[in-house]
Amino acid sequence: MGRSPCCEENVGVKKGPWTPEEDEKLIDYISKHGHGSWRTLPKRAGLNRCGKSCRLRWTNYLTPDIKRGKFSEEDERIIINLHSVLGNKWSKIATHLPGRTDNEIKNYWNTHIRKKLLKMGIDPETHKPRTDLNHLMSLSQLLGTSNLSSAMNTTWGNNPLGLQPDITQLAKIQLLQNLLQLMNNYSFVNVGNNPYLLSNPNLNPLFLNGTNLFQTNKEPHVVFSGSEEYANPGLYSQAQSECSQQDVSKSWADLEGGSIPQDTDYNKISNTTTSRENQAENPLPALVAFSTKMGTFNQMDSNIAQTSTESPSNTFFDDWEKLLDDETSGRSYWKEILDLTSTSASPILW
DNA sequence: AATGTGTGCAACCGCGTACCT
DNA sequence: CAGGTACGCGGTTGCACACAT
Repeated sequence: MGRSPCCEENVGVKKGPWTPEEDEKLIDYISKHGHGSWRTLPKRAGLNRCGKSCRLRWTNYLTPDIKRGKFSEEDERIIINLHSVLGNKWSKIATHLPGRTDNEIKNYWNTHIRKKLLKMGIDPETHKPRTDLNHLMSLSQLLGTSNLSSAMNTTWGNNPLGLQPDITQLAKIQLLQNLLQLMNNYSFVNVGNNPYLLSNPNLNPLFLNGTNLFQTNKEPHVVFSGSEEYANPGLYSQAQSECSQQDVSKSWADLEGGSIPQDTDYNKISNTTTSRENQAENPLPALVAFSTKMGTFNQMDSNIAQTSTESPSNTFFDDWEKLLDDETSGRSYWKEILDLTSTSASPILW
């Protein structure tokens, strides 16, 4: 029924940071009497604050079992997982992290995780690879710069921009991934009418094992056993465009310079929590949707390597790179895209 | 040393909803 | 059933501190 009049009618109540004395009063009162009605608590406890402020101070800071300090990597993974399913439902997410408040998680998301995901080229809202033009431009520019630096390296024997080959590779992978995302989401490129893509299955991620994923009705293995609604209903419906949790975790590990912990076997989790009866074994709902068809580029790569005999090249990346680098092919799909994205002078936000 | 800029986090604001009368 | 109240949630703000210039 609209906003509470609580704070409006309490003209003259103190705002801003709490003093240790105020904290002590609040703790003392609640430990003796419980909070009861938050509205009347300040008067009863002898505090010149509004009830809302008292509740917030208590729940976010003074509650005895509150856990403070840095979030662990496991905490981060749980938050990302939950966020991918629940969206910005911080209070729901907080229920899965004992001792952490919704406010703390929200702040941590906004100040740390969000930035990390953006750096990884993942949209923190959708948990999909970023497809916005600015990001593509950044990647494209990075590629251009690194190609230039490679040329300079060849010529002068050094790398004045300090771009390492693995960074270049990462940028290429991201750009490819984003281009594929564009294709899948917006039919940016009509694959079905592109003879080159049709004739070269290695270049076409939609034709794995000879099957056009667009034409199959096979559902991705969505394994969410909780009762919450999806915040992003469309997120797990596209097996072919999925950036799976494995991708995120792998990228995360790469970004952090570490490795994925052994206990984070998402396939295992998914396979063992496909029914409600398994929930008891795993207190957290199985949140990760994955497709056995299109889990990661590596999976794609291995699938293709096993089944494709039509191309002399061995890997997905080889063929993509060949396509992108093919100056004489006369097929302008990718050059157009890259030209489009390379006209920006925006700085690289890495 | 002084000033400017960026970052993290506690606290506030305002809305939606559950509950009570 | 309608109106009022209290609570909880998510978005946003502003302050304190760290770091850079």
